[in-house]
Amino acid sequence: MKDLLKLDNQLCFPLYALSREIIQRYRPHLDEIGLTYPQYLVLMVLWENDKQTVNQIGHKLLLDSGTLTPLLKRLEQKQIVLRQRSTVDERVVEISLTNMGIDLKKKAKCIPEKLIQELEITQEEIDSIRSIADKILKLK
Amino acid sequence: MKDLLKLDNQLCFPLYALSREIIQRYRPHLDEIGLTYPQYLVLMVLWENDKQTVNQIGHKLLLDSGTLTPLLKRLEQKQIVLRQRSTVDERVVEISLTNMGIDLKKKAKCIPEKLIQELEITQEEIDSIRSIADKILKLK
DNA sequence: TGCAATTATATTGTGTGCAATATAAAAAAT
DNA sequence: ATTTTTTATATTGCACACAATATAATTGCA
Repeated sequence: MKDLLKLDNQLCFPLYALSREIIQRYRPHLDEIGLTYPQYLVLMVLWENDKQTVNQIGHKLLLDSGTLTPLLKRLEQKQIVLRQRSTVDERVVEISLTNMGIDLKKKAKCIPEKLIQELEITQEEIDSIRSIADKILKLK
Repeated sequence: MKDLLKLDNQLCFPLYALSREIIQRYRPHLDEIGLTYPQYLVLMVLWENDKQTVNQIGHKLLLDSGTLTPLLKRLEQKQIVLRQRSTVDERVVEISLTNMGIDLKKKAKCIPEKLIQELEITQEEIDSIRSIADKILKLK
């Protein structure tokens, strides 16, 4: 009878360890452009569509204001994004890229390929992880 | 030409989001026995082999003393583990389960099955994630 | 033996994550 | 038009992660 409380039999531990490990592999590359991994994710959202509300960013990254507000303030301090209260709806804060934020995309462009090479991961493996993640995350 | 800086094309983001999501699904169950997810992982290591050093635990969970020392102190305060300096080698701190820590295993026993059911994940999917994780993590 | 290098843990500081709560604005209901 | 409810963001508090550094004990080597 398999012991489900053994680490080797866990579902989440490999995900948790792998996710931290890959973020570590990103670090040297992200250090060069002065970003943390979550900050890089936020910028990826903005590079795809500039000017989004805190809510929209949080919805895409599954992060709440408790995480995003201080993160966005740090990006604002680094002059990478602007935070502006909407005049139409005063509750909303709109986040947009500065020129520096826009330029960062060029410097970040090479990072994903480098990672894939360093990790020696195949496209099938990436797709496999993504399809499992999509299935579970969409249950929400 | 696929934009590798799009969130949809990321390798790590699904892992990062899925790992956080699953830890959230654990929360209500772990709340009942007063543990966080990383604390639960430490206990799983100790349930399998009682009395291990901080180093041994850290090696299995890929966590360093900066994370483990305060976490273990919290487990000690809750009287779930003991922390004792080895008399043979004064640098080493040995972590062992208290009776309360041993008893917790019974209460935790049902958690993994519940999670697998709630997530509606198959054994193939679990194995697939684990084999990819093992491959990348063993490169270290 | 004596001293340099290594090892094990602890500490400090920064940046997440996230629950719980607060605040203020907008929308809905009466 | 008020009141109630909902919505968007911010704040607080706690627990990780992890880099960098510190400290003390042990090992290895000249």
